[in-house]
Amino acid sequence: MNQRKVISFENIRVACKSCTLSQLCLPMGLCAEDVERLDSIVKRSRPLHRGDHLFRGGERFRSLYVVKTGSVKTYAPSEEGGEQVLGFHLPGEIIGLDAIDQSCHACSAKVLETSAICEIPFQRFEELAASIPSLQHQMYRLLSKEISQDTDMLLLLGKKNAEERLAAFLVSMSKRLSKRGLSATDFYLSMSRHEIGNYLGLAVETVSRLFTRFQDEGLLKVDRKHVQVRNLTALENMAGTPPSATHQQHSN
Amino acid sequence: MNQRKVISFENIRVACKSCTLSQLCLPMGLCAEDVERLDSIVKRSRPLHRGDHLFRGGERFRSLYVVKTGSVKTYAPSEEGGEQVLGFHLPGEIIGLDAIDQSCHACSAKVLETSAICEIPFQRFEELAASIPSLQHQMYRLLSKEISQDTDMLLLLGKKNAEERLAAFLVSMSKRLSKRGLSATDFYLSMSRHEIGNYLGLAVETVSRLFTRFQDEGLLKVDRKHVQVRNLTALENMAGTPPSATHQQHSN
DNA sequence: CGTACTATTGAGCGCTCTCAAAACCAGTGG
DNA sequence: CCACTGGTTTTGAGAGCGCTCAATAGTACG
Repeated sequence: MNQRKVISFENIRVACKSCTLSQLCLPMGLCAEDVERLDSIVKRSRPLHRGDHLFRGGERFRSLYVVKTGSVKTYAPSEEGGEQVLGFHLPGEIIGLDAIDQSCHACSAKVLETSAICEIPFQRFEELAASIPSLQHQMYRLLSKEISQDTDMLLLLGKKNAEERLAAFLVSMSKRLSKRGLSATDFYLSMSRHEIGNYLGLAVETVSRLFTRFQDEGLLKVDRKHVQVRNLTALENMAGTPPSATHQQHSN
Repeated sequence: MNQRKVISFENIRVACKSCTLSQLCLPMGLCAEDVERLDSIVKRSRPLHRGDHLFRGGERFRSLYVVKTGSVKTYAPSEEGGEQVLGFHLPGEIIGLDAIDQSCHACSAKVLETSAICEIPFQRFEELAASIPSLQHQMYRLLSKEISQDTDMLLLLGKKNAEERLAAFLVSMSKRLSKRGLSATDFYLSMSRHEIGNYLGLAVETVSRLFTRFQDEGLLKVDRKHVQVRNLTALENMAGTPPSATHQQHSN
């Protein structure tokens, strides 16, 4: 319906390397004019540091956040001080979609390392999206994708054992990092073993033991937070997720 | 912005008891005219029966589905014949939101008992929503809510033990049924013990044992699929979900 | 009334958690 | 440079929750 000059995500990225849009996880086909409109409502924030919060549970929801560089974890503080890590967010990934419904953040978001984050005021975004059908559609897809990912996670927590969980986690990290142009086999984990375990529903000790075992088995080389994947295929098989779902990309 | 005569969800329900809209889980504030427009694109289907599929994994995504009466389970068929039950869907609840992104259903939806289901062709819905801001907003909220619910489920599978899981499941059923005007303390479960266990990440035997124990403890009376809750408060405490989040309703 | 399915109950085992301690690391200050 | 300190990670040993296997009981349906 909108037949104006449509450019692809990749082109946008090349054409406008430093603009926030290139960092958005909205791989959308928008015309250049609309890209600018979207870009104009995005706030760039000063760099945040380890431990800083994007928002805390209970706060009013105002904006979505997109990781430009660095990483963020979202977690739900439970009673008696414990917490459930809900996710780790890498560059290009969006945070806060779960808060639209209640207009209130149910979870907290904490920066894991020095990071650059974009803020998208939701009210303004919604108004903008109303006038750009393809943006609207991308937003639906984004929300839907979040649901799919949660679904995958449900399957992981409901059916997989410790070994499969950690393998799935590592494969996920590998894929997501490589999607951003980073190495798929050599990376640093910004989160602690404790946070990984919490996220995967495992005890710290179990995670640690598995890292050791994976290394002994030659699947990877690990030194503290530095992970080098030696046999990605084996990890994928172990994770049990048929690569079909994760591999297929959209042409937009 | 839209100051035309706005009527609440409850009013709609009274005014138009048999219309599909009253069944939609879109508790939205739409003007009467828009309600009709929405209603006009909704397809009512003949009653479906136990075992019928709304869709299967792999099929192209065309429509969202809303349960009018009865119940539906969604599940992801995994390799080697096993399956992961992803959710049970009661009257008023929507199915298929996870398929928007890939335009393809990743899971299957099977009717658990004789049910009436509304079909909402997504393409037409999206067009309609583009011209009705409040509908657009409700759609965002709906998608967002789905994410929140998945998040709750992640917490359940990641942190809760068997007892807490079944308690949470029963409380959830109770709340969702009562929201539809059905009894919060006396209901029939349309799904098997096996399906409950699968959903909660537990073995059938564990579920069965817990039902027995809950009954022995006076929390509920259970006869096969017929459940009578005797002590809802105790179940809520056991589930460990602070009722704050689930109780608060929206005024729309 | 027999068949197939679902649910319940029991016994034993294994995966993962818990508890505990040691090793390692980063930062600080003497 | 080294000792000290607080944190994280690793490693070990033991226990328990929930799974598996197996048998019985109950239910639906022809």
